[in-house]
This record gives sequence, structure tokens and C-alpha cells, in this order.
Amino acid sequence: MSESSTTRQQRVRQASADRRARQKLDLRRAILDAATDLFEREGYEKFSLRQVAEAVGYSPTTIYLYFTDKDDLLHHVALEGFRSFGEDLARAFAAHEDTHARLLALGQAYVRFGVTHPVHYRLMFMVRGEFLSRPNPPGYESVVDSFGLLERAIREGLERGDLDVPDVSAHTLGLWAAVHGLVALHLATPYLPASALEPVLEQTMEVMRRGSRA
Amino acid sequence: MSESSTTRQQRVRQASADRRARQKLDLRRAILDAATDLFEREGYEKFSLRQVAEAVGYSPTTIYLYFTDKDDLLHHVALEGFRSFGEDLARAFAAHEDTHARLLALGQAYVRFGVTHPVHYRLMFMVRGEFLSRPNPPGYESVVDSFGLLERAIREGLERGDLDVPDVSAHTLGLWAAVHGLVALHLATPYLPASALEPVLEQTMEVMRRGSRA
DNA sequence: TGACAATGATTAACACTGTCAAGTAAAAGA
DNA sequence: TCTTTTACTTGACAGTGTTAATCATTGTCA
Repeated sequence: MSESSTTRQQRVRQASADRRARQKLDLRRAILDAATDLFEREGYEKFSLRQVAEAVGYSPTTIYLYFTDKDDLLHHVALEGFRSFGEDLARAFAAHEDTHARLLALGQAYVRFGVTHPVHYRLMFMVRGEFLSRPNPPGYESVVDSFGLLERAIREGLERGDLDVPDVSAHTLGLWAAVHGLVALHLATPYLPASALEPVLEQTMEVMRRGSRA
Repeated sequence: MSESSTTRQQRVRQASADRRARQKLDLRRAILDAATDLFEREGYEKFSLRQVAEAVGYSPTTIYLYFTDKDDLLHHVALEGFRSFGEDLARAFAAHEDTHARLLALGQAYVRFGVTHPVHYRLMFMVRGEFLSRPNPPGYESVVDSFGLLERAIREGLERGDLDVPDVSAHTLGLWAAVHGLVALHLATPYLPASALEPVLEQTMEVMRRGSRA
């Protein structure tokens, strides 16, 4: 009947394979979602593979069919964080043209992420910062290079004559470190409560602005 | 014979109690040393109570007679770190009179500690920063308040007219965060290798100096 | 000196954990 | 219909922190 170049059997087989691949992706997604959920509720120390399995309704060993091990699963939980973190920063970058306004907005977006996603932040930048040095696995190639974004803002500021610093990379690192340090101090120590975070950030950004302006 | 107000029996009893107390302290010290050693060799994740017990030659449950639990033991490992960290900073503080030289020295001492004691640093300020908010247990009352030290350096600088910032506490936090951020980035990410740490610190300190000078 | 009490450490067990090898049941392919 | 592949589970191992019960030794006191 049909004059297509593929036989009916071939097409059915293909559809079947597609469906199975889709189900496999669905379960992988469900595991990752359950893991993220559990992680955010329980925190790094109490996060357990077996509890993830129970939450998703499979035996513990099934997880190993979708992630190589607990660490890999945790890495993907972190990657979800890097993705939304990158999106936040990209929005802040795009929202301003002026160099200093842009840098301030980036700093504020950074801090805001840390405050609203403390458990994720700790995982991503404090407890398991090594994740940053791992290559992005399939599906996460497009995650925004946040560090590169900040570097670009600074380089452009330098080209426009808004900034004057000896070394772009060093200043990028210094600014990043300053903001990260504030969030880390807030999350890990009693020195910097949430209420003080915003004003301290502003004063620090202002000091660094004054110290780096042309 | 002896006309002392205490009987011989009383003195013997006292000496015996003293000896037992001393032995108890010795074992506590031995456990803590073994724990510190193991922790520095194996790192936070692999640190195990049972291995500490084995290293010191006692059964696992014996540890509970000297520390309330694993967390308490880990806290004391961190406290050893806070002590030597505080000593390093106090030395740097005392070595300089000039405000900016003193602040730079403090920053350098801070970074040096992080580089030479990475495992301890991670425990103290990154993975288990909550330890900072716990009250100092017996034996650690004299640990230098490093944060207070930095604050004093800044306040004195302000009083001498070397600095001009709106808020002393905020600037203390900002400076601390900047240096901590650099160490944390070095220890947890690939962005800041050891070789780049010193120059980046210098440029950042210089930017903050320019931005906060009177 | 001998009975009693306190101290210091141990053994055994529980409820967990991540992970691996082997096995099972169902679906797909020939 | 027979065989192979796929998806998943069972059972086990070697660990973990922690608790309760127990044992041996030492100190105390009649």
C-alpha cells in the first residue's frame, strides 16, 4: 500500500525504540528531580541514594542504570543549580548597559541566588566546588559560563574607559571572590546575617568601584 | 610525723585522682591528635570515627567516653586549626604599625594559612563554617578572635585618618570576604591556581586600599 | 584484708550507607 | 516459537555512627 522507502515493520520498530528511549529519559528526569528535591530538603550530609530510590519508587540499584554513582547524581543536582544560576546572571548582565550598574546588578543577582538557594549554593561553590572543573556532561553544554560573563563585563568596562586595573583576569577573580566571600560568610558563619548582606554588598561594591575606576 | 593539715591518706588519694585525671587528658589528647592526623590525610569525607579508634588503639566506643560524638571530635579538630590560624594572624598584626601594611600582612597571612592547611581551611570556613558560631569549649577560651583582630586594624586605621569608609563593620566584612573568597576559589575551583593567588591578592588589596583610603 | 562501688574499656547489636554480582521476568527480534 | 536483549530486583559485602549491656580493674571504706 504505502510507497514509503521504509517498511511498516521498520517504522514500528523505530517507534518502539523511540518510546523506550523517551521512557528512559523520563525516569532519568524523575530520579534527578527526586534527588534535587531530597537534597534541598535534607542537605548535603543526609542526602542518600537509597532515599532517592525510595522516593521515586525503584530499588536502590536501579539508580546505577541511570547515573554512574552517587557522586554523578549529586553532580547533576549541582548542574541544575549552575544552569539557573547562569540564567540569573545572564539576565542581570543584559539588563544594564552601564559598566558599574551592570557590575552591581551582577553582584546583586549573585547574592540573591545564594540567599534564595542556600543548600544548592553550598553544594556548588563551597562543599563540592570541584564540580566547576568537571566538563559539562551531555545536556548541559549550554550552561552559561558565569565567570566568563563577569570577565566580559569587566573587559568591556576597561575598553570603554570606565575602569582602570592592571589585569583583567585578576580583577575578575577579585570581584568574584569578594561577592562569593560575602555569600559564603553569610551561609557558613554568624558574622553576616541576611539583613546585613545587602548593605555590606553595596558598600563593598562601592569600595571596589572607587578602587578600580579610571 | 608531718604536721600538715592533710592526712597522708588524703594526699595519696589526691595524687591518685590527679594521675587518673592526667591519664584521661593524655588519652583525650592522643585521640585528638590521631583524629587531626587522620583528617588531614584522608579529608572530610573519608574521616571516620572507627579509623581514629584503630589508630589510637582503642575500641570505637571508647571515643564516646572522651568526646560526645563524631561531630564533637571534628569540632575539636577544627578548633586546633582556629588556634594556629589565630596565632598566625596575631603575628601579622603585631609585625606592622602602618595601617595599610598591616592589612596587607593580615591578608597575606590569611592566604598563606589557607594554602598551607587546605584540608583544615575547608573544614573551618567552607564545609563546616557553623563551627565558628559555636561557643569555645574548655581549653579554647584563649583562641584569638581573628575577625575582631581585623576589625581593630580597620578601626584604628580610621581613627588615624588612614581610611575613609562609611561603616567599619561592613568594611571588615567586605575585606574578610574578599580574602576568604580568594582562598575558597583557589581551594574549590579551577579558576585560581596557587601560582596566581599571590598576585591576585595583591591587586585586590590594592583596589580595596584605593577604594577605602581617606 | 575483704566486700562494695566506681571507673574505664569492650562486645554485640542496630540501623543505616554506597556498591557489586547474580538472577528474574518481560519485551523485542528472528 | 525460540533466542536475545532490556529493565529491574534480590542478596550480599564492607563499611559507617551510635546505643545498651557487660566485663575487668581499680579505688574506697568497713
